[in-house]
Amino acid sequence: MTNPSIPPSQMLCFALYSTTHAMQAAYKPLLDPLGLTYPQYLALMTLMTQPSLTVSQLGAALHLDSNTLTPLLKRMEAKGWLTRRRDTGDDRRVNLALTDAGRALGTQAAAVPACFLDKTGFDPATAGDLREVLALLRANLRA
Amino acid sequence: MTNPSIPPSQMLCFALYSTTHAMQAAYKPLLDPLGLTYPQYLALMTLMTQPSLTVSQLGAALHLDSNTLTPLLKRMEAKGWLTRRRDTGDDRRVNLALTDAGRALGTQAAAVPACFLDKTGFDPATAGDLREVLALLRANLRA
DNA sequence: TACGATTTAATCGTGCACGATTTACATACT
DNA sequence: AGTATGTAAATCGTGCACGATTAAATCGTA
Repeated sequence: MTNPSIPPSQMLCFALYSTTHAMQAAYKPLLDPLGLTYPQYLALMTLMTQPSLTVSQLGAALHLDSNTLTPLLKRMEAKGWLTRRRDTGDDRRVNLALTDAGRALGTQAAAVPACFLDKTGFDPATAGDLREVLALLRANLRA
Repeated sequence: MTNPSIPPSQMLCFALYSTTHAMQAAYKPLLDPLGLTYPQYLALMTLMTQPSLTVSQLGAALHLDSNTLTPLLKRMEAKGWLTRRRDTGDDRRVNLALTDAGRALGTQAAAVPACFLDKTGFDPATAGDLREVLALLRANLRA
């Protein structure tokens, strides 16, 4: 039995890949005025809901390692949104904390998800269902 | 009415973002033995199903521009998988064509989607439904 | 307490993505 | 012919992602 080639347009993986690109493009006009990139926005929102985290704890939340996060966090630090301080007591850790400017930005950014939901054209229930299917797929793929 | 911050774990956008990363990680052990990256795999599969394309036509299929594709295609050319030739008649265009080695690789890579579907733990119908929901979301976001 | 194993960040190199610009060419319209 | 308009690819700069390595600090256990 042969195995004919299938175009990306019929692949689930490409649907994920291209929809993620479209999602990031849709976020761009919402985040550009705030000076945030999409991954920076995720880091900011994580720190808004969990105000005290180390680099690796943030990495666990976003599934990113220090090789990605360290430069990203340095850029956010350079913009005055957060501080990176060696832990007193365990010098291996770097504790992250939002500055007042960071929290102010986070408060502004809290309005973004609703704008995005509007762009999806999905009602909240449909969006929630999709989110759960994707979470299941993600868990299966990581297994 | 205030607008409390929501953690990424509850955002649809993060579900997309992190599931796409998990998808690419799941593809890696399937593509590494072939020497392909994930975007290169998409380019290869596109050329397997549409053997004669220009750079911009490939870009239309994958929703990528020449600034991304040119270096990617040069790497694939360096590996001997495809040729890039200026169109005779319209010197602006660059025609892409798989070599024999590229077609042989593409034939091998045609087995990858089935392996991936297995990793998803989804039956084909569920995967197909998800693909369609994502296609709708993508179209809405691009509108 | 000594020392191997583990944890935590940072660093380096490669490969996407994408905005902005550049260069070359083709086409349409005077 | 000559010019404006548009198209196609390449180039440059910035910012993720991620594998591999490094370096420092901590922990566990003999």
